[in-house]
Amino acid sequence: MSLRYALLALLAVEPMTGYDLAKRFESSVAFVWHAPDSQIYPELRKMAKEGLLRAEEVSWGQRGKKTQYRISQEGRAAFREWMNAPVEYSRERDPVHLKAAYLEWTEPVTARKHMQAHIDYHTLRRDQWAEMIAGLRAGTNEMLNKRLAATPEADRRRTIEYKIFTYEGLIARAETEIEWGKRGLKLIDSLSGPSLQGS
Amino acid sequence: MSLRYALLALLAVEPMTGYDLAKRFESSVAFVWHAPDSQIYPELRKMAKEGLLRAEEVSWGQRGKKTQYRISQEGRAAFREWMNAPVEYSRERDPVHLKAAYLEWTEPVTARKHMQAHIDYHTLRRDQWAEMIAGLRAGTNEMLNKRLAATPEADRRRTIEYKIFTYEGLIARAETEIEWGKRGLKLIDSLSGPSLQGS
DNA sequence: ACAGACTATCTATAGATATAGTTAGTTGGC
DNA sequence: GCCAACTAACTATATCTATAGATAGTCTGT
Repeated sequence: MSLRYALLALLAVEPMTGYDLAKRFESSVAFVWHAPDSQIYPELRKMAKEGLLRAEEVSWGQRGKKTQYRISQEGRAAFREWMNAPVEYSRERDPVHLKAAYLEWTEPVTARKHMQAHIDYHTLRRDQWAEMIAGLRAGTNEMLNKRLAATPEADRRRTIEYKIFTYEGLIARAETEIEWGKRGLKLIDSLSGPSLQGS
Repeated sequence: MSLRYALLALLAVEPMTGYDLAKRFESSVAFVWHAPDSQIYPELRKMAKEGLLRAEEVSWGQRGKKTQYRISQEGRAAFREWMNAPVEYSRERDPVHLKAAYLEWTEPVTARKHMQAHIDYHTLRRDQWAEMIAGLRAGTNEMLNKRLAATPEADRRRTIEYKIFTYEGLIARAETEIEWGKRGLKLIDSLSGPSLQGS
């Protein structure tokens, strides 16, 4: 399970509340990992109990208060340990390709719609990631700037480059999917006879 | 949830027992969908109760018996309906890229190991899929042959082509990942200084 | 002073998934 | 006749995940 490590990665930059983290999960990290708040809050409490985080009550307004979580030495050690451990590749689970394998069950029009949706989905993702990279390069990414501020000079370049490299991988993947989708459209047309081409 | 549709797709070819299906899930379909028997058996019972399958007791040896599931008309309709519905793209959840984004936490040697593992993993997958395609083209894929036997002549070509197309998509994806891994290795070397290159 | 938007947290529930068993019959080889 | 490998099916448990909604305080503008 990677949720806790995604949380540790964010908390390594600065202390945050569950709410802050949930918001981050909707924006930046969301491209790589998603989690709803109902999963984040319990996980944070669990991690605090295990000593990976320290919970700090912070007052907010007159009566309000919130819990801020700060990563502990154990937390940093746990994250570093996870970083050093090999990735566990989970078993395949791919609805898109499952469906693609049985496209002969559908009308060409529907098959085309599936492929077009695939292309649209990954085009959107690709553009979002490209924007992300632009922000990283331009130095306008807030999270990265905070991270860099707490990073020794010698490691800054690596920190930036690895982030960009990650998003470039996601872009490459999206582009492969787009290409596959386009090939799919062509295949559908060629199989449904020339009379229907371009429909 | 796609498990039931993966089951319906297999049962559309011929009736099978839970055991047969679990085995298929370890081999052919495993490239696209994985499920352990402890998930398959309950799902089959549920589907039978909902009328998508008919359960048939088959005797096996002297005392043994097994339950064979046969797809019903409702089952076929449900599968076709699912095939016509757009794919629901689930939220991102990608441990590999999550880890890649924080590679600066590790030593170059470890970072290289991660990348090499990624390359190895996808090389293996790519080769398996290539073999799959070879089998589809050569007509030695047992499952496909059974499927074709029950398919009207006019639809056979599409059935084969869509299968091949699916696996070609998986191959393309694997190759993108391999390329990304190789770029990662180069990046790690260039960031860790020329003295360590090639180590 | 109040509405509306936002911040903050928590709960409940259902369903999905992984892991690790248990039980029992069958088949084939030695 | 027995063992090993295989077939068949089921159970238990823990964790993960999604969806939805409940509660309550804060902040901003009118």
